[in-house]
Amino acid sequence: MGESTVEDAAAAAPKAKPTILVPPRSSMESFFATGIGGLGFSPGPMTLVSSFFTEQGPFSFSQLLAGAMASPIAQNPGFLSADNNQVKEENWGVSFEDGKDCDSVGGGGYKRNRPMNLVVAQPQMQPESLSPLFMVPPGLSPSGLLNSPGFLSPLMSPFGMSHQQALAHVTAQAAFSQSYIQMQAEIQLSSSTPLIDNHSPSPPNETSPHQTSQTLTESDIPNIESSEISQPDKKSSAPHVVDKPAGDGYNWRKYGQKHVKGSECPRSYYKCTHLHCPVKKKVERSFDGRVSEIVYKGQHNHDPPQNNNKRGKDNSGLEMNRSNEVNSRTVNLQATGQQSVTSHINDEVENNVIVVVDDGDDDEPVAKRRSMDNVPSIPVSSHQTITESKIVVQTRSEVDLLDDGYKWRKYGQKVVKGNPHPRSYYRCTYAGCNVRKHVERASTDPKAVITTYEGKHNHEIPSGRYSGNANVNNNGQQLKAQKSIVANNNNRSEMDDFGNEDKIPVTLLLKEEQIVV
DNA sequence: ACGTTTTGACCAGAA
DNA sequence: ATTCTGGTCAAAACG
Repeated sequence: MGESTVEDAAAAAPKAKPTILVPPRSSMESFFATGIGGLGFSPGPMTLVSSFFTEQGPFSFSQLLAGAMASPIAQNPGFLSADNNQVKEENWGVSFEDGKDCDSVGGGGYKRNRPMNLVVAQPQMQPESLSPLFMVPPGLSPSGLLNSPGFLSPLMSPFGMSHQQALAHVTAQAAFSQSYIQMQAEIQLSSSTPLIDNHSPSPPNETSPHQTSQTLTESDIPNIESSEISQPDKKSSAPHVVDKPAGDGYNWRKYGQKHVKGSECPRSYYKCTHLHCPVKKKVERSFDGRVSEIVYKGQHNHDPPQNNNKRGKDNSGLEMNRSNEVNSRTVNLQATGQQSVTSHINDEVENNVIVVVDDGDDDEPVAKRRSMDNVPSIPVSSHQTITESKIVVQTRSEVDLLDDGYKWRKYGQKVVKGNPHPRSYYRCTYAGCNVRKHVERASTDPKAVITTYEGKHNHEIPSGRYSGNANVNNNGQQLKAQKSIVANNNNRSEMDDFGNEDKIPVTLLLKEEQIVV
């Protein structure tokens, strides 16, 4: 192309080993530094994580988990579930053709079946107060975000959690939350029936008694408008209510879409619309319109637009800052609008969700990942884990979690600090299968469950046993992720002794204590 | 008129 | 050298 100079040079340059790019002070650094009592945040990725923990104390992992479970992600049963897919389909009236449903929801087929009205649940909110769903209110302090109980949700404390895992988890949560925001917006926008009170555990297709619904025009929901929202029938919707990958406070312009190999559904390419902002992102949707993968590239060189409704005000041009992009080929989560993400978590719905970080590098030696425990340096491999994060969000009912088709034998249980409910440990009973899972319940809501799987089943689901969500253990992505999350902890061998509380590894306790500070 | 999406074509790197 | 693939461009269409 005519303008293929610097960008092409960057693309053509040998791919440098990924390094974590520290966001400029104006963004990520200030985000943390100012919010953590003026913490002198030094631009090191592990500093990010370690500071995150040490300055936020007293936090134990259990407490963090409890907080996570109290978070919006953790306590909205069915919100993102496969079951919910049905809800979405029904509410949208999406007609899937020949099972080729990608176009109907996620790709170019938006034009079909788009709901005429935007119906948004409004639990004691004025329309404008919906905006924190999609962007950070100007007055929201970073400390508030960080103190948000939902900001972290370490899933695997009984297995131990390396710094790498912690970092990856923070990363995952940020990225996940974007898709979460988007998905919520999808549900809200697509539903022709009143939606749930976000703080209600009811499924989204159930109306809670105290909720109200309101049909909103585009102008009523400026931030929704700029959200990444699947809208099946663009033609019948309000003007400019289009598929946009925001939800993070930034404005995005779609510049391409490809059907990538190995994926059933198209991948969309977006650029930040801000002048000279080099940030791009790829969004890949699963068959049902959910965001299955978001990959960011570059760093925003500006603050999120204060008012997304004024689209184009900061959009005087799309020309990329090529030289900037050269320096920002690496994904950086600062670009994801993490602030909005976290604020959203803090404020919004409760859910049962499993967030999976898939590093996309299944062959990477576990030992490499384990090296993350040796702070402060982050191995390249770990950054690959982070930068290529693939977020898989799964939600299911407690029943589904506990009955995933496989037979499990409980071999341990432990009550952890900050959570009155025990977390339970299970092994797959199939001969030769060493898959384990542990089930944690939130301190605030025993129905909120996080299940973490370790390993991969080497057998089929026992005949006649399978009753629930096919994603539970048949999802290859999840399996990979299960491994990536759990199998790389240093305390794996210690798990064998978890059946006896008295044998809880000292090192694990130390890890928690180190975090408590 | 303007901003955005759509989508086929093009480009470049990898296999 | 060829093919494959992912990423980007840009004209057309849309609202």
